[in-house]
Amino acid sequence: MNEALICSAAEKVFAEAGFGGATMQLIADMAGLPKANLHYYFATKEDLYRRVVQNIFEIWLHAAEAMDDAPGPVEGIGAYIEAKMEISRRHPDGSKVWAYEVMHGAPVVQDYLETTLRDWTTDRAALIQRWIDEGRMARINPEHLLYMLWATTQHYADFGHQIATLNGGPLSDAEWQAAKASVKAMILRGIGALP
Amino acid sequence: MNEALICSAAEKVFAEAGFGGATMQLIADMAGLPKANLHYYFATKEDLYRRVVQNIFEIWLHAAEAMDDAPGPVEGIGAYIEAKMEISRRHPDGSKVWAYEVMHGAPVVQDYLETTLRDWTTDRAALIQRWIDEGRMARINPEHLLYMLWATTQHYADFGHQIATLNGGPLSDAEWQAAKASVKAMILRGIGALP
DNA sequence: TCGTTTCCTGACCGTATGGTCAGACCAAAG
DNA sequence: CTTTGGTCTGACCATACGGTCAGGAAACGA
Repeated sequence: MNEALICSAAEKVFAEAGFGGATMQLIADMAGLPKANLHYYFATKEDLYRRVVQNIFEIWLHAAEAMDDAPGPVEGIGAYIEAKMEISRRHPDGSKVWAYEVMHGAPVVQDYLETTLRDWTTDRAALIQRWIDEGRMARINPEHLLYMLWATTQHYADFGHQIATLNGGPLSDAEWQAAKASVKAMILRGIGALP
Repeated sequence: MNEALICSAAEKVFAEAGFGGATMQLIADMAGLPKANLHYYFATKEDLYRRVVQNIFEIWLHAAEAMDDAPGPVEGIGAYIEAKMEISRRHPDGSKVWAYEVMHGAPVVQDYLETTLRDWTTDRAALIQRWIDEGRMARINPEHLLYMLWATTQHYADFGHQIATLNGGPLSDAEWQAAKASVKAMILRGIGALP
């Protein structure tokens, strides 16, 4: 209960200031709790940070399910783009914390990268390779396609401020739909899954 | 001379730790200078940070020239991808600092986003629109294409650690070439500039 | 050689931060 | 009512940080 409240406040503060720039006092204020109370639930700032990053990783992996048991790349990759764009829209702070963590060498989730994410990537690359071998899409490199999917979708969260500035304000609902459609169209055509 | 040395050290430290996590002492050690000397050249940590971000923005804008005076999208966008991938490869720290800055709301370069970058984007979007109207590429949204270009190319710097982990080590020369080729192929086909 | 300007630095300072702790509070069990 | 266990908190502490400053070296033109 309070734990979730703290995590939520911490996510926002870590996203806005990074690990080093965030202070326990800021997080406490954001959660409306005294600072000492935070240390009752999380012994150290690092513990709290680790928890926030792990929460995001869970959500992040969850989007994978959209890709599995799809008949082909148009449905599978289309749904994955849809899911990841939706995460960027609904959890921009989480995405930023994840970006921050990886950008700085993944000090607390290195083991996740080496195990869970590696397995995930291997499996999906194999799935994509199967689609290629079945002639459902062009002979592209599956790993680089995955990187492109991550990069493009997460960009709308991580660089949302830049996009909003260029757009003259945050993306509206309609503009989000247009963004999703644009990304899907360009990528699906790019991998030869659409004419 | 010393100024450039400090900037170079600061870029690395800011990339590794973010603004809040970086300390003047760390930067000084990295540069091999006493901390007080940094304050002779840069009054405050913010001044130094601002300088580092501006340096990167310059390099970043420079890559635009690759796109101009190209006969069509294959050459223009192809060259732009090439240039930006090369920047990701050679200036990964700079790219990370830029990402950090924008992710946190662009506190020191907001005006650049609103003026220089906005103009840049408008001009390039118009160029792309011209190519579309001339039937040289598909009717995609120019802004979202630009976002995709930025996202995909910078991902190789900002998330280089993740890619290296999944790849079982940093990308070799050949792997960088393959990455460039993959990105170019997928994007150019995605915008209908290649069969 | 001298004067002057620029460059450099060790020692220092006020402040803010992460973390601690003794004890208050409180609901529920006995 | 008393005990007990978990929950909470104001006050406190050691440390590390950004920044200052008085003065020492170097560079340099006259």
